[in-house]
Amino acid sequence: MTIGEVSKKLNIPIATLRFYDSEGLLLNVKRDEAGIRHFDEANIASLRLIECLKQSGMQLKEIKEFMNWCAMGDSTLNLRKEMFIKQKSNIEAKISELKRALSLIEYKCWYYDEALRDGNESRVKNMKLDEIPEDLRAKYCGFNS
Amino acid sequence: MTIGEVSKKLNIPIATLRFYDSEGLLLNVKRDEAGIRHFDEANIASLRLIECLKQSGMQLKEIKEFMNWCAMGDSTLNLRKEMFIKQKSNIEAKISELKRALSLIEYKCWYYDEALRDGNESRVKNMKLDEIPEDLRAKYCGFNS
DNA sequence: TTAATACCTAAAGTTAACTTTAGGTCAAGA
DNA sequence: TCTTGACCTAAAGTTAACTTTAGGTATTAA
Repeated sequence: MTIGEVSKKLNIPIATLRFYDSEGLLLNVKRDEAGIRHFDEANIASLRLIECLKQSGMQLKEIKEFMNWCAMGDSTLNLRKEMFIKQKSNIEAKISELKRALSLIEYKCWYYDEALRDGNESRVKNMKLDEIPEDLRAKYCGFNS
Repeated sequence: MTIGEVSKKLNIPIATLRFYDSEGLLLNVKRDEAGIRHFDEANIASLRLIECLKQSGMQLKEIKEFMNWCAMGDSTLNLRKEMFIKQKSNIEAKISELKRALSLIEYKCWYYDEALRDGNESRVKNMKLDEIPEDLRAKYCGFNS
């Protein structure tokens, strides 16, 4: 596949694909006599993995390091395993942070529902903690509005 | 509270607090005759909210816009509500992306467990889809290693 | 009295991950 | 033949969210 085809298939800008290649994230991208890149299935699989790891919050330099470890063979199996174990707990931590944030935002949604029902903020703004519905109380962060 | 006290209490660098103030994220931070900032409880609550919104992926300029809406009173209630509704679905989307990534990473952890047990990658690398344990199969992305 | 501390500003520097620009090759269609 | 479109490189530019630096004031401890 040419770079344009890969770009369309994976929905990644051409310039980004070239950038990843130049940064060493893609190993073994073949070139023809004219210097034009030809991506194979392994390259596509790498790109899918890169997208996923980036998604999960890994930096490109770590992903590159991982790709190099892959190229080095069995001697780096442990390093790779440790990387994924660490990344697993990174993601788990992120998910729980997001859940905490979500909970605050759900409180805010309720707050503005009430305010709009009243036509103004004053009642809900001055509400005491024990007037807030029980399931939202924990989500309150001290900031009114 | 002085800037140093707030920095310690919330674990935010002093320079970052000044930066937020200068960017207009903190409304009504009082100054004494010497020009020194004095943060009150409302400022602290703003900072907690800012941390949480940032966490959830909002940009500082959006947070600033929200703070300005708050200062404008009841006429902006709807804008604020819409912002939170949108942000709620942003977070939900992020959480499911992360769960998808987590699932791939769990497959990788299993993959390297197997490889390390064998001492090399070859068996697990050449495994066919139906040889992968059922609960991990969906997590496979096509990239070996 | 001097030296350390905590505060201040304005402005320049940093980092990651792209994105854009400028200039060039090469093959195919009108 | 000419121009359009897909590819190439090297290098400069962009954006967000800080962080660092340089230079200055004001209070307090020795």
